[in-house]
Amino acid sequence: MNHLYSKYPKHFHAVDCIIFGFDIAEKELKLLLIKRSFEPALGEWSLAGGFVREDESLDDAACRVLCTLTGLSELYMEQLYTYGEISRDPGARVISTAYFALIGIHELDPEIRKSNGAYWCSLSEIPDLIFDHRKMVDRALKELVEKVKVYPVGFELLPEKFTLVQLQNLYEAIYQRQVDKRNFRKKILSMNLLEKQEDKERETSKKGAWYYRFNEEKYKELTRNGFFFNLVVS
Amino acid sequence: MNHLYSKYPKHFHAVDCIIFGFDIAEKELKLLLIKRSFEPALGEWSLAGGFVREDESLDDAACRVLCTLTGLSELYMEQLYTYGEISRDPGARVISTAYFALIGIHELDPEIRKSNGAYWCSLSEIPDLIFDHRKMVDRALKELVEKVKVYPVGFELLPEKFTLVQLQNLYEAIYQRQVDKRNFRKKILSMNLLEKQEDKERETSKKGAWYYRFNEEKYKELTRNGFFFNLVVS
DNA sequence: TTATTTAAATGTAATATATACACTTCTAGT
DNA sequence: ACTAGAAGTGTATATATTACATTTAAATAA
Repeated sequence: MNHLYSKYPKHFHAVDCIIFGFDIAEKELKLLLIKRSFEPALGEWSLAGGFVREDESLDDAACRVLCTLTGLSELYMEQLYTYGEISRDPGARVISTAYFALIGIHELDPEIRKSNGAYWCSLSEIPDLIFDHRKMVDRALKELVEKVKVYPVGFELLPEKFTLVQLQNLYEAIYQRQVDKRNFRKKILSMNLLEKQEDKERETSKKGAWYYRFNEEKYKELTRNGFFFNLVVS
Repeated sequence: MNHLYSKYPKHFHAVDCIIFGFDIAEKELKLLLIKRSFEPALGEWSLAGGFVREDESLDDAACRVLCTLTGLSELYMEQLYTYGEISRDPGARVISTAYFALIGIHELDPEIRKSNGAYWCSLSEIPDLIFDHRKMVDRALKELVEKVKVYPVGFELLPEKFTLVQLQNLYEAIYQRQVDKRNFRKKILSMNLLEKQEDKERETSKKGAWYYRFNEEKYKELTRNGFFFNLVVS
């Protein structure tokens, strides 16, 4: 007997990862891009991607791609959208599921990065990307803006310890607009999710800025009690 | 020469549609479910689905499934999520992209519905569904709640002309809680998106309730000028 | 030691938005 | 003309958001 589904066609399935990082010094969001080392589109810029294997789920495939590229596991990652246009890949029909990931730039070893042909690219200077990767990036950016408004995912882009100035710079980079310093601090501090540390960041000012740490457990507890994170500010 | 991608595996790819309707009389959200007429899981309840063909995009496949089932085109539909667990379908590995659709119950011809083995099912009485379809429904419900808060998509579930009471009933069904009548009306009317008609709905009360119509053009125009729809009410 | 410089830190008043809440109106049917 | 039942309406209070300018801390230079 034929297999139940044998009359239906099969398709290649890829995953592509939109990987964001935040450059604290330059106060800029960055995107991790790959200089392709294989056909088609050899030498062109693309997102990190790979084909889904028979023995792995979609999520596993995305993790594998991300992990192979960065040497990091346990990153923040989320499925974004699946692109299924017939001719999106000129090589063959490939359906691709895009994932977006947030990583601390400092966590990614530059040696590993270089050896994989990956480069951090400012959002304002994204080169032409292959296929529909630009569409993926644009969708991911929109999603990022919406996410950081109501979920505390921005912290994934910062080191464990960060200053309020850095956090505000991050939000300004994502929102692409200035936000009011006092209102921003008032709002984030009123949520009681940040723990003030006993040391200061002393690189960027004489006075120094207090380090804070995001308390994940507190967030989870508050959430169970109906709390909603919100960092929409003027 | 082998094809570029020939070393990679291919996969079956399905689409599944979560189709919501709103029963005005019963003030209840409903889900369109299929009694399966084929293996595997013959006789069990499932979402409307189908395999993606070689000559159609994912979106096209979802439209085809929806159109075949309902006889309707031009429905509100949106990609929801792609489910890629290896063993989600016991018949074979099938990756499935879920779409959610909103339709006016009144628009669906009962004859067409029945002939396709489809039934409207109250949200409170969803039977066991095959595979991971219940997960899909749950995700779609969450998405629906978030969507109607900030986009005027609820109107897709109502006829062209509807009363404010009906609109409020719809929101109450989606939010699964009561909302304040005066605040609800104040808020929706203050957006200037509804046009009061000259006739009344006279089935449910002696007094009759004015019909309104959603003005799509006005919405688009306001949106261009930075307006944001918002119908979060107490 | 004092003055200067630079970024960090802080509070309040005004405005806008969200909420809580109960009675009146309309009309078909008796 | 009375009744019944759903539609329709407004205001006061509380909460959240916004706008905005000075002081503090500490290193460095005078």
